[in-house]
Amino acid sequence: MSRKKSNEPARELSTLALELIASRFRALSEPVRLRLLNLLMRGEHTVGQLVEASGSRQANVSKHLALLRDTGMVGMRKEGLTTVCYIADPIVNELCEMMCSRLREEMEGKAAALAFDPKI
Amino acid sequence: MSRKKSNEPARELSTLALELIASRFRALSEPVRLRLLNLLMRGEHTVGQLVEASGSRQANVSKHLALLRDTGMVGMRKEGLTTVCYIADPIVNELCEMMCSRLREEMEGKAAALAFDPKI
DNA sequence: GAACGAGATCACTATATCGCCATATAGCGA
DNA sequence: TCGCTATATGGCGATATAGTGATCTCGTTC
Repeated sequence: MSRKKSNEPARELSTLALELIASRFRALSEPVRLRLLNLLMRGEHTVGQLVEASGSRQANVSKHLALLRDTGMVGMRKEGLTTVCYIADPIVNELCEMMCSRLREEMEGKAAALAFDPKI
Repeated sequence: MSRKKSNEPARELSTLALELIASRFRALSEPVRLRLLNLLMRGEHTVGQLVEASGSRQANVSKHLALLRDTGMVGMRKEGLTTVCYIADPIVNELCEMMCSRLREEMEGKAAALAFDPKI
């Protein structure tokens, strides 16, 4: 650990670092990929199972999986004819959980505001 | 809270939910926007200060800020001629911290592997 | 080794997004 | 009212990315 204090916030980040971080977030920025990750969070799936469960075409799923593999988020191993996919980086679960619960809070807040707004 | 158990992982997410989550991650998927957020993590800045500090053109910064505002990550208030920007959603800090430290781990791991690889 | 099945890759189209320039809008002081 | 400054917006060209059908690769099975 090279950080001086654990709550030192927000140092200047280099251009390279920003690009790396951006590419990780970009991997999470497509609904189809999120659906694949969501399926994988429930356990390992073959590519074929992901194709069927996601409703996307095989070529499309294959490309999205390749991208997720390149970012290190998803791992794949060949088992005979099939390829088994799994979450390789637990950060995926954390990030998605965090984003989901944040959005849920927001939506519930908006719903409550719409339900009975004392100002109107 | 509608969740049955707090560690129940990975329910099926609706298409709408996936699109919402994807759009949030997409907001974080561009280096220029990450640089703006990184600057704002150090404190409030006017648009002009962000333009200068980021090195991007004014029109470009303005458009990126509008996008970040639309996702609720950044807030803006007008103060006379200038517009002051600030982080409106603390999830930004968490997400970026998490991603940064994850990448740091990874890089350190790779660096260590390159430094002395017993297999070569 | 021929046929088959799972998956990867290619070539293509459609669409989205970035960065830029030019221009519009909106407070503020003279 | 007339500029002046800070920011927002519109339009444009270039590039990136998603989705699709066709094709290729490579284990498996007969």
